[in-house]
Amino acid sequence: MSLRMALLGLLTAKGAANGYELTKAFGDTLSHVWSAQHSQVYPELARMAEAGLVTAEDEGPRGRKRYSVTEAGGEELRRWLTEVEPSRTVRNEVALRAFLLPSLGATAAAQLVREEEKFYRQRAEAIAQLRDSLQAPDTPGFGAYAAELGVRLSTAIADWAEWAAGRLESEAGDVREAEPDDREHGTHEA
Amino acid sequence: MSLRMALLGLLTAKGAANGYELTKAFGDTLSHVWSAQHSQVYPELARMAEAGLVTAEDEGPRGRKRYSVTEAGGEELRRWLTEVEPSRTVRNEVALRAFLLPSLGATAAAQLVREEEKFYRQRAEAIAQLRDSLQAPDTPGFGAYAAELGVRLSTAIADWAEWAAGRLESEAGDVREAEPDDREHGTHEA
DNA sequence: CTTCCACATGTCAACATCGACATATCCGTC
DNA sequence: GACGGATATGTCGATGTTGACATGTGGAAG
Repeated sequence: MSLRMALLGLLTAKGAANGYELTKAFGDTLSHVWSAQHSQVYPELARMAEAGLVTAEDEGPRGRKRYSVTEAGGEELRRWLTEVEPSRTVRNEVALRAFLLPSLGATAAAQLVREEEKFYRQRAEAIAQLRDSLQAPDTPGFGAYAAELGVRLSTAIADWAEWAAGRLESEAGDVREAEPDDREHGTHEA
Repeated sequence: MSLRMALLGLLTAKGAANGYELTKAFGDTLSHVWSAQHSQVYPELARMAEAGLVTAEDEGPRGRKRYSVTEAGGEELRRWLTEVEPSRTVRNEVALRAFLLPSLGATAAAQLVREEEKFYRQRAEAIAQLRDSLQAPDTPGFGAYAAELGVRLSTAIADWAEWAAGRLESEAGDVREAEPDDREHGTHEA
């Protein structure tokens, strides 16, 4: 249902759009919230039209179809938000990799989380910029709350990575001090 | 591949386990990292055994199978961590609902995020407790880094929800003060 | 000694998602 | 006017995930 709701939300925010524009939104503004390919978007829009949640208006010139939310679609969206219990199942590859870190030596693990830190520091900045650009008086708040959440989540991951890297690096150092033999040749240091 | 790697990690941490125990881990300790049902775990373990990443040791008494990681399995896990680019595709229902918030009136939206705040405040506390219990000197760090990340992420969501609720509540107040007529009975237009 | 629950493993149909394949048009550049 | 890139829509097979169905055992409580 989530993809369907994302599409209803996008169409509500934009007023009307075609599948191509909606797919681009999943690559741009919505990329830190939900992702979908065009191969998922087009069939879903067709199903939604059949269910009466959106209206399809063929117009071209390029065989283009313009979709708009119907009243039933708006109601469905509000019903989902207020009445359907959110799915809390977590499937987070960053967290999974965090769990698996001890499989690696401290040095290699530290290097990995340093890269994570860099990535999420950049992502936080990018979303912050998006959030600030959303202050423009167009769609009333659409995306602003999600962007704020995105900034906070990305920053939290970056901070965690910084903390973890520090811990792992000092662990690597301790090992080297405590056991000054030559068996650390296998994994190079950061 | 993520499920496979999660299983390899769990088996590395535990030394050896059967499918039932591994499934339970996805419901308990790993639930804030990755989730999976037994209907996914059993076939995957069979495929992993066939691929030589784990060894299956039938022993019963209840037709029970004990799995252990092979050397090839350990190598595969380290290879995945260090050489395979992490998938950064985000599919976050909390964030999606955040994006959709403006579809609702400020009052209803504020109520929703207050519930989110409560939920994630509790989750943060639960994971913090798990993290502290992991300080025991058993498995060397397995789970501790992931738990720390879980605490930070849950806290970040709760903080965001508190901030959003405050904003939405003041917005609801402003509307009532600024427009003392009765047209806020329905759902106002987006 | 029966009944119930936790243990334990599996299959299957339905749905979600991905990446590749397929097609065609509009438009600006060379 | 040929060519390429962005626009635009679709299908399809493979894989990931869920929830329901199916089956049987060991042990503890009554």
